[in-house]
Amino acid sequence: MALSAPETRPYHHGDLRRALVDAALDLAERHGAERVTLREAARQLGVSAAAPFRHFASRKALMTAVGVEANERLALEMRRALARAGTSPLARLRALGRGYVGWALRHAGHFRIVSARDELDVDGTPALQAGMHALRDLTEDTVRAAQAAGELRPGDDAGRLALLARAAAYGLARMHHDDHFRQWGVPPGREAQAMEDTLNLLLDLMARR
Amino acid sequence: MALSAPETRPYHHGDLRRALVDAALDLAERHGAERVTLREAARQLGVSAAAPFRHFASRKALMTAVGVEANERLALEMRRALARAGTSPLARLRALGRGYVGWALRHAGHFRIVSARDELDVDGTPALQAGMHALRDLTEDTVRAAQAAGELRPGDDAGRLALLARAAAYGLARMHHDDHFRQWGVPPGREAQAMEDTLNLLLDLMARR
DNA sequence: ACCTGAACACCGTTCAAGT
DNA sequence: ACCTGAACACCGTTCAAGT
Repeated sequence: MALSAPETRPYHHGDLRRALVDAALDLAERHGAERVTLREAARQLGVSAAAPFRHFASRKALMTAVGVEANERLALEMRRALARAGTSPLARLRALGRGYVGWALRHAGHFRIVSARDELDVDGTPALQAGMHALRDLTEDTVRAAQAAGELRPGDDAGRLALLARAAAYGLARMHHDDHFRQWGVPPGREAQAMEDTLNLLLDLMARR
Repeated sequence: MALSAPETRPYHHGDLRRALVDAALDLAERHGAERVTLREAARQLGVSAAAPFRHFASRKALMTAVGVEANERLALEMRRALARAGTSPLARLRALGRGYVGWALRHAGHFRIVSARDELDVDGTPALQAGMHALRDLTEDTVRAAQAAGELRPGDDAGRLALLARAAAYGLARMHHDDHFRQWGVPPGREAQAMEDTLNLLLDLMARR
């Protein structure tokens, strides 16, 4: 944000690459991912429109760096949610879902980038693939733990259950992001509650009874 | 597509408004919603870049007209799926889900427009709101019918069940659209099957047992 | 090694002018 | 009433030239 360097801006920027990623993260959060612009980021940092191309081959390359960072933050949030959740396997599953939709709610611009992915080069970025894969493993491991503890309906495939849980969480998060809830009878301001209730309903259906 | 008018193009286009919507629907399907361009649509129709503005106030207005059409097609598909489904309440619910994700699969560009909605002016377009609301009612009515027939677990709120079902279907359709399935262990070419299996798992969980 | 300035090919949008 | 031509303010991207 503020410059740590002296008042007179030198010819070389301190760490333009890092500054561009930060500026893009900020623009995505404030104006939406689609409206992140290389020229605007460059403007904010006081460099020319061509300067970003010294550090990123294209707009997509910058957005991919932003996506890597955003995905790390999401992963951190979900790990924190798990850490706070205690030991009950169902509670841990619930915490994971809440963590996911909660982060999506509070960081709409970043969520848009890592979920829609149309601005990312996933295939060319192993770090991104690994990060996204780790999130899947987190979900699947938590499902397996609940199964092992005998808290889920027996006989279901863990991968399928995890996929269903993820689809529901992603669906809810995106329904909110894409403003579907008004059409679906969720009163304004109650979106978080509705998402939590809906995830709880799914967990209830998944639980042994 | 082909011109019904004589070879010599007259000064006035026959029905430029309609032709622009068709061209945009076509571009959305072929190149993706984000890359629909007023200038490209105009070019294909042999009119100037300014001509579209006689019929649409902005790019968003054109995309909204496209969205109205796409939503009608989705609704038609889902009604057809219901009509083919017979009388079993659970089979009808399943048909609705399959119809939704199937259409999303086959018409990715149009699905993108009506689902992400970021290119649409929903608030200013009652026809669009009504069409989207009708889809919700279709889902909720089908859930209620299954409840009334005693085929679902008793005691659950129909609105919540419908929202869960929609979130799962939307989540799956968008996971596919946004290419999440590779990370989630779904082999290429098996996406449709995985989506159907996952929806069936949800239905199974929802069913009385 | 890193950045600027000017240019190019695109956009959406406006507006005076044509038919 | 409907469309064109030229313009404007934006983009992403390239490239020669500067420090």
